[in-house]
Amino acid sequence: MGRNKLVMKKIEDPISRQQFYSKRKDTILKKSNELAVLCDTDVALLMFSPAGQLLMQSLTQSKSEGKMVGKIAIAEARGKKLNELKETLIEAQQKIRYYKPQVENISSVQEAEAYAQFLRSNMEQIQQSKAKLLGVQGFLQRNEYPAVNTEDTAAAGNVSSYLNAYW
Amino acid sequence: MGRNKLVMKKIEDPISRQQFYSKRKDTILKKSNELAVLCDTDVALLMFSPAGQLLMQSLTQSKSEGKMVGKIAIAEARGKKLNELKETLIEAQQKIRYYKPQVENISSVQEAEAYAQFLRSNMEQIQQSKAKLLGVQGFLQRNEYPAVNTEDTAAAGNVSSYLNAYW
DNA sequence: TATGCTATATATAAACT
DNA sequence: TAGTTTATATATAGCAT
Repeated sequence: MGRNKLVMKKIEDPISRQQFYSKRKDTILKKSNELAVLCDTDVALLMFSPAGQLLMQSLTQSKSEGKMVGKIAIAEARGKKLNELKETLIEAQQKIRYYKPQVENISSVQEAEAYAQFLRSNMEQIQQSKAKLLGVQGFLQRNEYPAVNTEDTAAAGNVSSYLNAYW
Repeated sequence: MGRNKLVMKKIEDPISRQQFYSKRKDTILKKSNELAVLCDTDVALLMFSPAGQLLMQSLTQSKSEGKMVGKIAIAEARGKKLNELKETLIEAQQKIRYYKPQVENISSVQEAEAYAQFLRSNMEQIQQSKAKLLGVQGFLQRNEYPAVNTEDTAAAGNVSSYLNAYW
């Protein structure tokens, strides 16, 4: 779009890349939100900015029928370079398997941590949904998540008021 | 866009809603992919179609620096109405907590299952990244994920050839 | 780093097939 | 009911601030 046609190739200039990311990110979030609202469905986004930050966003529309109750949540947490994340266990009564990423290097660790955080927030949301269904909303503590980027959290505000209940 | 301006309100007609979802979904995926390629970063999408299907997509660009190596993966799995998903344990050596959703109703269970599947695919990706870094690619088994919607899996193909390595 | 501007590229709501 | 066309709404690239 714009003056020139888009070239599907990595933008080498760091500054231009960051600017591109910044702009397009907003559009994608906007469109995702439109989809969530118009279709009354759930959408979650997880993206890394060129700077290495992680943007996690869940856009959810509570179904009138009570199906997949949800909320919109956006959070951008700075990627912490953790030294290691030895094990990650995921167990569910239904066909659950064990995954042991055993991440050794910083890159993977960073990624693993990002995902772990994403998982945490999502699990939290599942609890929220349950709570909502049980009419016991608002019992979860806020600000329980570290490294939340206040700036982007604020930006999330105009996507949905529901969002702030989390971040 | 188009002849009329968009109204931010749920589309009540099921057919129109499904059509809207179908079109918009593609655009969002396209734009997300553009972002992933141009910025050489990682993007993950998780969305539920009005029909209740789950679309999970991770768009990743391998960093030249070796940071957050990744791939693009799309999968749409039909939401199975599981009777229960009693427990979900997520543990990581770093500040890991235990979440026990204890989902009782179908709605939450469905959501929980969807998330669990999303988590599984992501954890798998972490392993993939590690494998790639170690030069031991392609050792993961394919088609290990149940309920994958072939149709959307195919659609994912034109987003990135890398994608097919998974689905 | 964020806005604002303007020409163009895209996306898409409706209509049409 | 999906694919194509058309008119219009949006998004945005390149600049300037």
